[in-house]
Amino acid sequence: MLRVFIEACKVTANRLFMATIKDVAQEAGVSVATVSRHINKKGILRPETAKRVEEAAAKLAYNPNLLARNLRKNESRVILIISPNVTNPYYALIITGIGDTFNALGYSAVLFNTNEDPEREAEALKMLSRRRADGAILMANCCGNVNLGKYIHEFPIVQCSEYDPALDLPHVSIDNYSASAEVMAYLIKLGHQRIAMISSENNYISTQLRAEAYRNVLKEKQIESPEAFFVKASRDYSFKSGKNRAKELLNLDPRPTAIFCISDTLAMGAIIAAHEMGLRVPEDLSVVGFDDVEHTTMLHPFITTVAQPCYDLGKASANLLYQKLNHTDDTPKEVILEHKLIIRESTGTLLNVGLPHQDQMVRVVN
Amino acid sequence: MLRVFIEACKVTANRLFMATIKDVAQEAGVSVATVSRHINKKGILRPETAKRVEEAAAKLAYNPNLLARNLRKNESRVILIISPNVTNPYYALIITGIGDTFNALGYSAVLFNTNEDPEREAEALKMLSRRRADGAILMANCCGNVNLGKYIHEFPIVQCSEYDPALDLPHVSIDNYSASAEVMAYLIKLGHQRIAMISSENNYISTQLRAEAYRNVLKEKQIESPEAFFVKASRDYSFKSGKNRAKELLNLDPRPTAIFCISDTLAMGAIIAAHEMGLRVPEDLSVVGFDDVEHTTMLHPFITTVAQPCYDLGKASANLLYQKLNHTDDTPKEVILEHKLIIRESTGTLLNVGLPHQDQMVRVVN
DNA sequence: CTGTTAGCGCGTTCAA
DNA sequence: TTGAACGCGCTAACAG
Repeated sequence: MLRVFIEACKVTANRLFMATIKDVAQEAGVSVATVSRHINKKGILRPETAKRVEEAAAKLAYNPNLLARNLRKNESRVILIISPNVTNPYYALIITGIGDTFNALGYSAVLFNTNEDPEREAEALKMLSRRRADGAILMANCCGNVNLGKYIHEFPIVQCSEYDPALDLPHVSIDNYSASAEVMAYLIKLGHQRIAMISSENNYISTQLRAEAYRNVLKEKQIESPEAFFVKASRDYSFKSGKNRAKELLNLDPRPTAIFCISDTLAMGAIIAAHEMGLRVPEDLSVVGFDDVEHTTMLHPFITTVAQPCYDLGKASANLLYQKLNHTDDTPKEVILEHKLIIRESTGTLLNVGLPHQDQMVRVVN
Repeated sequence: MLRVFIEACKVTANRLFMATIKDVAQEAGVSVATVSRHINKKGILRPETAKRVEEAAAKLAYNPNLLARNLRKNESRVILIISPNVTNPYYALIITGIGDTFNALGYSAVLFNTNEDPEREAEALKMLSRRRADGAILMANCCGNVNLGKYIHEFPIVQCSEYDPALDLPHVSIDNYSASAEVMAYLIKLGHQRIAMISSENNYISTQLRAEAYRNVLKEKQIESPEAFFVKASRDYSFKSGKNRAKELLNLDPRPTAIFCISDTLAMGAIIAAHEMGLRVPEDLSVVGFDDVEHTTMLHPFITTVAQPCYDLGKASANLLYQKLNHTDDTPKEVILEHKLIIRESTGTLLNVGLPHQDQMVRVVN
């Protein structure tokens, strides 16, 4: 027995020898089938046999070779997370939610950054055919990616946060239209009539729906709004482009009294732009953001925004994918999570002159 | 031939049939070995044979099963990225660097968030013994993790950014000591004598080295510094704790004229604290940050900071691990990348009263 | 240049 | 309750 242990520690190549199921079987004096059964808790062994197997496994520091198990069972127990950019904290939170959920389920998550490059996306998806992964979660697929079509009917794929309505894929997100409509209703209730939107050049479904609600609510309330009040910031919602677009907006005559930004970073830019132009927020201008993941409570005024349950978005897509993986065929086509309009300091009633004036351009947090 | 194709599209279970190397061989009328050779470009086939193989593979939409290949070659072509928190943009950038590099090398990267939980870390490392991964990059290991010892001599592991000097593992980082010393020299050259440091409660090697340099430079320059000038912010360098610590510092009598923060978020907090207390930056107080990944150029004053090459840090650790994977035994034990002190607006000469006073508490970016 | 064959380590029949 | 034998799909000897 000792000899076996010593052998087990012998270096092969430049790496230590790793015990296989065969070694364990030999050490325990049983067959590999018995070891396998015990490890996978299939069938019951005689207590004595079980003990012998366990001791042998412990002695040899046995770990099942997943490569072999996966080949045998024809599954990789790996899922793909395909995201445009981990650096974005919004995606980072979703990814954490996905990872935590799948790890608890015994899966590993492979991360692919596409950088919005369709070729990178195609490369990632190819891992499905190569059996490197059992399924994938797509965060913001390159719309019109011709490659995607080949995979969607063949592999379990779920879209998270953004999705292509033309694709027949299940997705999880918030109700962007309602959220946007809520913001508009709120601003109008505050007395605002000249409401601008800083949207984005990207073509995400969230962007489209938020814009749609913006226009529709205005129409419903019979508020005429100049086309110049609808502007588009950079694809990635950069702080700088938010500031620049806001400045253009505020130079208009008449200028908007409220700006609805489709991201917090944009909203931060808008607030800074306003300050720079001598306008007070919210006294002279109301600003609303979206997401509630960045900068919202760093400087005063704290930003009014729509909070998205990012972590749960990731969790929900993970669970949805897990269902598909297990051929639970009644998986929903769509999972909508609750958003929440969080009213903070960057919005107020129009011409709210009664309140004391803040001398500090940007107030600071206590 | 057509029959084969139709067969290939037949659904098995609820998923499409996927061609194996055997199917391709059959379709092309050659042996599996020939197909394998062609795919792996080992040995040369007769042009005609090669063509037949290629056509067969194309017709059957063949993709090699990595599970099988990996089992055969006893490698997973997967590496682990073990990080405390992807949400931190500093780590996110490093992760992107690692991922890009390894993807180009034909590897996939599995991401494990440990949340600084030793158990999660241990679980991640276990994937090495289970042959789910060939190696790992550790971003900030839970110091004193007893489990780690079992793996470091058995598997290729590299530490990135943070490292445990007691562990015999290669690592890549910047020269934190020199960087910190440079900042101190710079501040002293500016005329500052009362220099405080906002460090962190965490026990990272970077934190230790930066503190060490802070103290040593002070000693070398024979500058007496009260112990109260050295304070510790939260483990995660939160904005809020930076602001609170700075306030305490600025309430001291005499107060520091410069604060060296070991992260940009902390520096941002310090600047806001100063403004709140009616102090101008840099006229009344100089502030230095570290990392150059967040908030440094969002609001004026733009923050003077030490830039770390995060993406390259990731890239370098990936290359280092790749070398270890290939048994290149002359791999360096340590890779130090260049940092850079970036002087912006938050630092200035002491008592710089000649310059015009900024009325705005926080100036804004053009 | 090509084919035959033997495993990689495991899970799973089918018998006993 | 246990064991023998097979095969997942692939690569690498070896033989021709």
